[in-house]
Amino acid sequence: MEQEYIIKNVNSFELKDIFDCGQCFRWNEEQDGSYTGVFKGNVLNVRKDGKDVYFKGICIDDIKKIVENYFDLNRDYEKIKNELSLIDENMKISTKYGKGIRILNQDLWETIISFIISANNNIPRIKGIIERLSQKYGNEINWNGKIYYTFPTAKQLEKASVQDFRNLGLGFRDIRLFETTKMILEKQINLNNLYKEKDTKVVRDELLKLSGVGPKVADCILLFSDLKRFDVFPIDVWVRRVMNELYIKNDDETKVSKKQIEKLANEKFGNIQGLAQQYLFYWRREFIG
DNA sequence: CTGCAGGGGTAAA
DNA sequence: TTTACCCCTGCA
Repeated sequence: MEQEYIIKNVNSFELKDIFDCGQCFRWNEEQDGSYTGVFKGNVLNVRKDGKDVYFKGICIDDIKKIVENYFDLNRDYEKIKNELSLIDENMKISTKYGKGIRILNQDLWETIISFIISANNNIPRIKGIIERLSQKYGNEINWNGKIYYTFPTAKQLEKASVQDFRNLGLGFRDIRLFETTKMILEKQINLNNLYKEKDTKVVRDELLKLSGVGPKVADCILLFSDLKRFDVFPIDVWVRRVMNELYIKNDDETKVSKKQIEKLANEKFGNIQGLAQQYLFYWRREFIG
């Protein structure tokens, strides 16, 4: 049955910033400007009115608990933005632009699969693939006269073949998804153990063993899933571009090495480099274009 | 209309 | 270090 939850007078919470900053693929804007999404077995609609946020939907647990966890509400993003703003003018501008960003605590398994699909791909297509995958293998949830589909579990994907994935439009990523699903089902990689490990580098090396998971995808998983590591710096074409333009200033962007960017991110942003990356990425991509 | 580059990279050569 | 890979879109 439907539940509701309201937060009054919020800071650092803008729907567009949260859902369009590239961290998630299953939230869609409604006619009225609210967003509806499916995550961890829940269907939720989020609407913002002034400084108040209204959540309603079908939840598998207490909606307050679910919202607080998923939207990372117990973290002080104002403080983080202030800290980043002190670094330099670039960070002051980019944190101001993405002032409503929150890094979601997304389901680890879903994040792994979603970012394997994201490799060398564009957002509309990624979203389409994930939607079709959910429709075919996930569970139905009925709400407001509409049917939503949960993201399939590893177990639910067990019966799918490489060709099944290809037919859903995964392209060359079909085999990666197939192999990674198998590795996780067979516990070659035990996802639950990743939460117990303190050292981010150790977790990263584990993730890199999965098929279709390279450095960039691994860092996205670490940052955007409920592993929630901020000491990573996912480098894609946009991050390379913005880091070169702001700091490195090499005439040929393609000549800028990942090592060089990583070193710089470490020095400048330290253990909150993941957050810095997200503000810079979003600002460069959405604002400058 | 056809052709082609490029897109939130990875793995294999 | 370089290259192919699926599929969709935008543009020449």
